[in-house]
Amino acid sequence: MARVNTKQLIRDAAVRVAAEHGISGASMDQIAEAAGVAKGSLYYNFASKDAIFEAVIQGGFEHLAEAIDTARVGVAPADAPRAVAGATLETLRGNLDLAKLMASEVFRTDRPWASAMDLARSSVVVRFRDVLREARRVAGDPTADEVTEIAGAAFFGALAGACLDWLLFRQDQSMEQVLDQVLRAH
Amino acid sequence: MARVNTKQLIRDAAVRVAAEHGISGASMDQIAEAAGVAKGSLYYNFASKDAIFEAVIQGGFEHLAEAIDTARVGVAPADAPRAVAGATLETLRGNLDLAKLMASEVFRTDRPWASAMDLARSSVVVRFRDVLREARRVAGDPTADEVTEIAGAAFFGALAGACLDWLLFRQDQSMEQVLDQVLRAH
DNA sequence: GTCTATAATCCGATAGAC
DNA sequence: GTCTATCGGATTATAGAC
Repeated sequence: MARVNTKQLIRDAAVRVAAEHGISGASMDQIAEAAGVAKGSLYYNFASKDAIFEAVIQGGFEHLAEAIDTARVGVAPADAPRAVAGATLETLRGNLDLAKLMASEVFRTDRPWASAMDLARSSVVVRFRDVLREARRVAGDPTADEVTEIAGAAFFGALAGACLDWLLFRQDQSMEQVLDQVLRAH
Repeated sequence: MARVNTKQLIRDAAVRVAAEHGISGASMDQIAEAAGVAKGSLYYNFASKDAIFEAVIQGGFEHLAEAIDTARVGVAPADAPRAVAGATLETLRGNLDLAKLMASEVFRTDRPWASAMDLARSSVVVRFRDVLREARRVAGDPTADEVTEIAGAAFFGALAGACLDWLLFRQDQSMEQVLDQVLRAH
């Protein structure tokens, strides 16, 4: 029987409404209607509107980190950058509304959940850094240890920028073409 | 005599307040107070709150496009990627509050000014694409023509991601180090 | 051109029934 | 656990004096 999780219904509805109106423009009334529950149920399941979006955005980064880990399993370090890049593009494409939300929020330092989001973001950045380091190491590059988190952030930014440009403005391309454009430069 | 431009006062104040509270969280009362004018003057100089932020964000992209053009003048195509990357980092660092605002807004399609912002963003992306194309062409790479706007968006994203990671979370690095991390991969 | 005062609206959160 | 009804506060925009 279709056992539904009210918390998940609310999270999904929040993403949909925020994609259309932004977080501030997404009212609790709209979220409740989109989720098919009453407004009071939002406050039974979450402490506040902020709590809903904190859960949504942090969940997005955690999901991405898991996808990256999965993509690395059993892949040679030299092939890992393309593998994790592909997994990242697929994850972002799989929930474009959430991806847009994450992109809009990732560098906002004024949110109540800013420090939690920074931790989640950092864990993704560190994964990218490690993948780039390992790839350089197996290529015999002695400067592999010089790869810092900044390089991870740059790789993440390149993927996010290319992915959203692709999905929002230039859908007439294959994912392979997008991957080529991002990685050819690398 | 210090002839001040009220419109510019308002724009600058709007950026400062929005950096602290976000656009929706920035009230017209706060912007007026930060600008040192009355709220009525905001509505004399701009049609609405939206009009203020449209001007601010579009101005940010136009300023960036000009900085890129300036950086290319008299530089060999092979050196242009690093030159424009440096100019981009300097421009974003020169107004970090505005850079954060642009990053938060660039992929939002729900704003009244979305199509104007897309035009301004595209003009930056195309500049990056051209710089990458020319660099590959002078290097004798026959695939230079295959460089698309996606590559420009990726380069832009890499720069923005690295720059904000640097300035917001890892200021203990020189700009040269950041440039190396972004371009080494390229 | 800039100001003060006010209108009209909207939203987050809570209380309490079931 | 979910619902309805409502409160209190904040916000954008306008009107009109100077």
